[in-house]
Amino acid sequence: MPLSRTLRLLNVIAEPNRLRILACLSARRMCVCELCAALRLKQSVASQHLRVLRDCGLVQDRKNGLWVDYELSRSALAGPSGKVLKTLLTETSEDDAILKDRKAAARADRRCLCRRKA
Amino acid sequence: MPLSRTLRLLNVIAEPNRLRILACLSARRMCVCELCAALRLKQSVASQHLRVLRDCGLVQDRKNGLWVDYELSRSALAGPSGKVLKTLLTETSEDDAILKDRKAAARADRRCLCRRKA
DNA sequence: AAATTATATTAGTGATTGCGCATATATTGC
DNA sequence: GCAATATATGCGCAATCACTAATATAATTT
Repeated sequence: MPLSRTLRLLNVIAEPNRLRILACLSARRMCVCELCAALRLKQSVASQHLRVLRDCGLVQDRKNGLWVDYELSRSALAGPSGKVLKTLLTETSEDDAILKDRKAAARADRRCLCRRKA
Repeated sequence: MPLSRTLRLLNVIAEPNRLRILACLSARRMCVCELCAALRLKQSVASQHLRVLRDCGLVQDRKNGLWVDYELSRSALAGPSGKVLKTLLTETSEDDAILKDRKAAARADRRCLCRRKA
């Protein structure tokens, strides 16, 4: 893997809120407003981070009516760079903050202002 | 591993020159002037990065006469966080820039201004 | 069509950070 | 003691970055 890409990925992942987002998305697909509710992020903050994550190929977005669903891209956990991320997500999976995020994410669909049909 | 420490490590490693230094030190112990010669870094730059690396426990320094030798700390490649770094060093080990650094590091002892006795 | 909701984007701001330069400290050899 | 070399440190600067607030766009509902 080229050094520049490696460094790019590291920088992207080294941001607290982005790592929290990735940890949530590693559990299930979520829309922006669900992420905002679960992680207590302002909408623009989440949106900006998601753009960064998408630009470097870590997440995919899929338009779904009024919402945009985000999920980990297949390449995110695959290949050489994926190994780093996978290791990282495993390492941090038992952190208190991450666990709290996961809990909030589990009930985000009920809390979130938007009431989704599907 | 706590999230804060993980993020700290990521931030430290995500800096190009610091990752280059770590890649060099993973091969052998080197003093500051050798690192400067091999990586074409100004002395103060190398010194500052080495301090950051030492502060987060990734490298150890050992005074040796006029020189200060740096090496990867034992804990750097051990434990959960060490797995991330190890994976990372493996991934980037074949990058052109890293290979060039390694070559330069191999002959740094001859090029460097300081002529070491041991 | 109008109001509402979800998302993206833009500009401005404050904080962080890596670098260059100068200087301080320490060790060695003469 | 003095000169030379190695290293560390403090300061100023420029660039990057994450956040806020405001606005734009788009889809949905009534």
